[in-house]
Amino acid sequence: MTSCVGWLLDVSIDNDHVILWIKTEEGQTVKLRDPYHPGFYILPRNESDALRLIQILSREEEIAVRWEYRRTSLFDSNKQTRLIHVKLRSLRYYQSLLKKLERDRQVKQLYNTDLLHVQQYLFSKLKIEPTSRVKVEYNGSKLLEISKIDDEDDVNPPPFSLLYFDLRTYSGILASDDAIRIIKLRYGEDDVEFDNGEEKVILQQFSDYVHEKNPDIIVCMGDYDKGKVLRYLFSRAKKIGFDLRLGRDDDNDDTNHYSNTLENPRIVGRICISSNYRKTTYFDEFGFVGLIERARFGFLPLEVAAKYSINRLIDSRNCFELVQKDFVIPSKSNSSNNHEHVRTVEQIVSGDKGGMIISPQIGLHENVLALDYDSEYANLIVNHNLSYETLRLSHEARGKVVHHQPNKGLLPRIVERFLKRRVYFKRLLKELPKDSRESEWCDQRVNSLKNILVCLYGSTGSLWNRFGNVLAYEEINRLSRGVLIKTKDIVQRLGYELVYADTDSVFIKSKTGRDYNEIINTLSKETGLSISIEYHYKFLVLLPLEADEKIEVLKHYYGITFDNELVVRGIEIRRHDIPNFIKQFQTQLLCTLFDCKDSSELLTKGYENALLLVTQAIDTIMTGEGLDDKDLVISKLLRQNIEKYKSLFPHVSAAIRLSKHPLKGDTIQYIYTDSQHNNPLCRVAPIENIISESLPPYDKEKYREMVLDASETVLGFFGFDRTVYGNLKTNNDERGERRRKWRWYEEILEQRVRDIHTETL
DNA sequence: ACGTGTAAACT
DNA sequence: AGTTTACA
Repeated sequence: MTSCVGWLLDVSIDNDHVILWIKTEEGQTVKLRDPYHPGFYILPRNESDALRLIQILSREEEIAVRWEYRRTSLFDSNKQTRLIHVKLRSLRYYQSLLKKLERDRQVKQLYNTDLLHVQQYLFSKLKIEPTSRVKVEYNGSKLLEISKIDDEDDVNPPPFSLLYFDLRTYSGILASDDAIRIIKLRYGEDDVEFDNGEEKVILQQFSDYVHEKNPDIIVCMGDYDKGKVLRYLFSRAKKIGFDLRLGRDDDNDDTNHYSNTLENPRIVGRICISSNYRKTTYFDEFGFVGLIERARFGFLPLEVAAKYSINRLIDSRNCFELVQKDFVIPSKSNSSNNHEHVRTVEQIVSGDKGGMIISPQIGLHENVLALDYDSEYANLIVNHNLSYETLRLSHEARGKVVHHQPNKGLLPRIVERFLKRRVYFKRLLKELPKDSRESEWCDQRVNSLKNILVCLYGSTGSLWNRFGNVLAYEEINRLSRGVLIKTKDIVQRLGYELVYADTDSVFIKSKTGRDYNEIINTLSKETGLSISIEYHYKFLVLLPLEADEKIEVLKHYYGITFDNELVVRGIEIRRHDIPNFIKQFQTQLLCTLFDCKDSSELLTKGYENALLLVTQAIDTIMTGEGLDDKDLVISKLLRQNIEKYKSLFPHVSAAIRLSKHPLKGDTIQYIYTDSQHNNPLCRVAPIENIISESLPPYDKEKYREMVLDASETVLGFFGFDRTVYGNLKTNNDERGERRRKWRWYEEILEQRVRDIHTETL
């Protein structure tokens, strides 16, 4: 017997065994097996059907059946129902048995059939989150004993090693006919490229590198999802007769046999995840440590956690918690979730209002304090026990919402645990030295947990949430509005002026300089929520909506704090799809405007200097001096495959004109060359590699308009008049012209669609 | 398949 | 004027 301490790298199912990979403290990897017997529950239609079912099922050698009492209803958690538990010896007959029972009229409902096998094993048997620190005892490859070593307070992630991987073909698409052009790898400080033409050599170098570095995790970069990359890689290797082996036990053939089929490629013993744009991975946004948080929250293996959408991640946590409390999981297809409540239109209208906004007092303000409630929604869920099962419509009281809460609900239990965890890391972050590895990890944990908490709230009202309950969602919103109203009253009672408020933040101002501690203490005492200072503005400008000056818009302001930090919401600087030149210009504009000691100076000297800057920026655009293409380039994400677009948006036109085949998820970079051109394809030019030799001819008018737009959003309030800067595009009546344009446009589009079709074939 | 709101460009 | 897309 051997024992070791390490981290749970991966858990997966291989026919009748669970495979566990442990990364030991010494840096070794250990592969262990544990028997797995899949199971599920049957609710029979009636007693005689039950007996018949048991009789039939127990005849099979592969199947063991027995009665078990389990909770079936989240709403009635005290009720235990007698169910038939079916346990199979192996996975071999699992699917066919399930199919048969789904059609069987003696079966009223099946439970736990929606869970992945790995979830079944993790929730019911192992009860240790993947990535946890563990102590294991084993004999050969047989797992004898495993226990969790508590590492919940550790910022350091498990010492898993990562290999970043990127692949390009000549054509840009991943069809097995296309040859591999280049493989790029990054491992620690190491950055390598294999691109010397001969494909077999590239693959050999790649395979050698993987075996030499022996990474635990392979991150597929680029625009494809990992399944596609691996499928391509293995099918391409097969096609050119290269035996590509990247796994950890390639000589041990029995596992490869099952896991590395071309339909569902896996690399044995390593985690393979993709880091593409899709919201489903979050790898870029929250980093590797953020992914660890997700895996632990979802109680899922890393690979699954990386692939799962937030909805499925939350569902997995919900199911884990429920399984611990002897619940069984209804299948999604026939689970009557809480959306079936039929309500009248009035009930919906009165219930469903999101966060509340108190209109901003448009214009320039001095000395404004911005206060934010910390994780308001999460705290409301915990404080008021708002859960999927605690809110329902009362039939007696004709559709009134009642809050029924005998015990702490499922949602508050989960939210509380991860809220505490986030608070812990947030405190720790303040103590850690800036720019240290630890602080970066801590930051990733904090951000990932924040995202999870926000989504826990958001998904309560989601149709796709198995346990979702709109009533809970609406109740959270209702309470948050109540908090804001209370806040407004307190602020005004204490003699402050409220200039703006939006869901969980308030902007307040007092004419005399005073200590703000009083209001912070009063607010947290009277609302039961913790509130903190977000910014203390020297100057703050609240903006009106451009389209209609009477309707104020939310999250649309800019200011500068007493620490000289610019804060900007909702205007051009914040957007990704705005050229750098415009962003830089607007930033400079704000700095110039705010470089004043008080508001009267700002309104005169500050504003005049800003106007000067506008003139300069327009000059730069018109002459092109000192500009290069990266200043003018606009980046936009291609959200769908090019064939799907019905309209030729600028970025779509640019994508079509790209030399390589554009794919969904690509970031398209382009500049405007002639924004008024009849043919949408001629309006823009794609920029393929940012540092080109010369600045291409660009649409000066268009970029000047952008400068003026950016100036207007910032200076509009101060009386900025764009017409001073020369002729606006006048509405020359070109009606006939327009009609002609349209017809032409349609022809191009059709032609383009045909071209694309032939290209992809 | 977390929610809602808004602007810009296309039809 | 209404719809689609992307972003916050």
